[in-house]
Amino acid sequence: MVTITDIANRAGVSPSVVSRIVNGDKKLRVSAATRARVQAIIEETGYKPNVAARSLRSSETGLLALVVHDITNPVYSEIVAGAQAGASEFDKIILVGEADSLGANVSKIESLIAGGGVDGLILQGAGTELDKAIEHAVSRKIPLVFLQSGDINIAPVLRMDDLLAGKMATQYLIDHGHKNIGVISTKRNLQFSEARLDGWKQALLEASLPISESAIAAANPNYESGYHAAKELFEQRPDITAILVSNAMSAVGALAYLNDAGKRVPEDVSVIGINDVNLAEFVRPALTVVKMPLRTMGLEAVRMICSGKTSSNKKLEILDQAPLLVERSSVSKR
Amino acid sequence: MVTITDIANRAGVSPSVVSRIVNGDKKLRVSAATRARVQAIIEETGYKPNVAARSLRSSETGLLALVVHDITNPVYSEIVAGAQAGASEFDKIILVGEADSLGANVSKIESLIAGGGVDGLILQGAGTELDKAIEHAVSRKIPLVFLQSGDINIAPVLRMDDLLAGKMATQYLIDHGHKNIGVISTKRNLQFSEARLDGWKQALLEASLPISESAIAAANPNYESGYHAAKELFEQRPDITAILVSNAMSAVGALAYLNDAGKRVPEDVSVIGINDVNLAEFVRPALTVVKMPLRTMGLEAVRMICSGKTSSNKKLEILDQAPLLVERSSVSKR
DNA sequence: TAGCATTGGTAAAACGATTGCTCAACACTT
DNA sequence: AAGTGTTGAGCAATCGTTTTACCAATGCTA
Repeated sequence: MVTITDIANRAGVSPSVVSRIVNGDKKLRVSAATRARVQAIIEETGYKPNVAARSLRSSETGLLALVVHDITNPVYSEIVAGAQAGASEFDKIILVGEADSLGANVSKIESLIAGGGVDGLILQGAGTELDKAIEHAVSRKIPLVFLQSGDINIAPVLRMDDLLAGKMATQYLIDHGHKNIGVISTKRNLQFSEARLDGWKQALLEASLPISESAIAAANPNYESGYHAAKELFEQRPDITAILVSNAMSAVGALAYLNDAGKRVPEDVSVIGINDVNLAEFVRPALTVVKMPLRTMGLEAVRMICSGKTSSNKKLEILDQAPLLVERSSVSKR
Repeated sequence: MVTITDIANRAGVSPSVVSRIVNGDKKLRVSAATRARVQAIIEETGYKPNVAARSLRSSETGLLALVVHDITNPVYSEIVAGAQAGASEFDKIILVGEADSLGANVSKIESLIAGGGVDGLILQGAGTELDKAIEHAVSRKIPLVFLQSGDINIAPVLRMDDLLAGKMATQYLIDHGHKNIGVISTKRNLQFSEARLDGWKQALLEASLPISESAIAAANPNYESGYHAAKELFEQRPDITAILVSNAMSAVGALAYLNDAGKRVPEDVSVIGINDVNLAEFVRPALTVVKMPLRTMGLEAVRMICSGKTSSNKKLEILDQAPLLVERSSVSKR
């Protein structure tokens, strides 16, 4: 455990000098000779500053917490990947936490935040589990950003253009000649989910197509729930020829149901999803989707936090980057 | 920023007392009255100990680093999930790092480890990128476990029964009447991958079936690579009626290739994979696989680290939990 | 009632790095 | 030669906890 004092002693200087060299401090001028000598010793001993001591003194930890609901959902992996890219711009590390409704980890995450263990906090689709953590973050003035949904009075909420996404997807189905268009929305009544549903409605409205409640199903953002929602929807409305599924995993589930039910995709039923994940490309037929800028969202969240835009900027921020329609094989002309 | 001294002052006691109460120390006896008073103040103020100060003093951070290659690969998600379950047993938090070959994060991870920022380190399929980090961990005596492959002279290596898995899968194909059985192995020459390939060979040997080099292809553990490996394999050996794919993502890729090439699965070609991930269940036909105890591996790694079994136990540890054959729809009788 | 153990607590030294302040030495300017 | 600036560096306080050592008061035993 070589410390800064060890280095200082071996170099015959004071710890301050070593510290300034390590941190590249401008204030303190250090002679080229001393610098070289110290740096050589640092190299030789493999000295690295103790992170606890450093963050105790400077109250910066170099850690950013990103809390998601379900780490196994590929959608979140994309957000994480984006956040990690952003983190490396600012020399930070992303700490990925998972806060399911059970909340086993929640109390640890809470302590970490309340104890100043992180420099910033990114919450994806925050539910009530994390209310205490949020409270702590606010009172400690730890920069905080919500992703996709959250309370705008507490911190900025970063969203993608979900309304447009819902509209684009639906419009695409309409353009392909579909008239009976169903939707599998995402449960939990989250803000982004509502927006996507609104997009569906708007597109139908503008095309003067009927909007019927019976064409709306809802699913949690996972495979099984998508499967069952599709089952219910088609048992009730066998006339539907195309569906919009508002999240990626449910879309894959819906696809599987249709396959199992003997309906061919896209010959009998067309399917379009929102959110692109690798998975959408891997299933057969490959899923046509509206690709959301998930990666960018993760990236941007980190940037907001690290550049101090979170305190001034308490508002809903919609990412510039527009959704992108990715055509694959699950939609056909009617 | 309420500190332990604040609490102590308000309660009219010394910080030591507060510390002992917070940490449930047995050594120091504290009267019920004092305890109640202090605890009430803690509640009221929402005091949480500063993690930096605490870890500076106690040299424990409560963080465990788990470094994987590709966080978007669902296989790793499973390991992470298991590790998180283990972590909550020991009041720790899992810090998931990603160390791709580019290694942007690597230097941060290194500093974190070298600086005593974590209590333990779990490395999955460690390549050379992390050699420095490993060195630091060793010299700092930070508990270290390798997953799936690593240098046994440095730290324990936790493996699943990969040989058995390869054998079981191949045997299953043999039992279904297949005689021309190909394999898509996993590249990078990793230990676990070799073992699975050996399992394939053993099963064929025991069944007196020929082992030909031309029936062996190799793929990186991702979709694209699996797709191409399958393409090459079948262009070279159209007589093959069944393949074993030694990792999950490649199996899905292989499935997609077969579909695109107009070969029906399982009517024309049977496919069995190793490693179960949600994905295997989601594709059509659903993939028959040998399910590996990935979750358990993550869990066990954490347990080894937190119970101090890493220093004494430098050996290859194969998980008790055996692979499990999960029958779905991608294999048929011949 | 002296001696000793127990109870309930305090004081202060770490832990390792950062940083504001001070200061000596030297170089210029006037 | 005095004054002023600059360069190179050291001192010591500080961040918030934990923990060892110590102590006063009380109770108990012989």
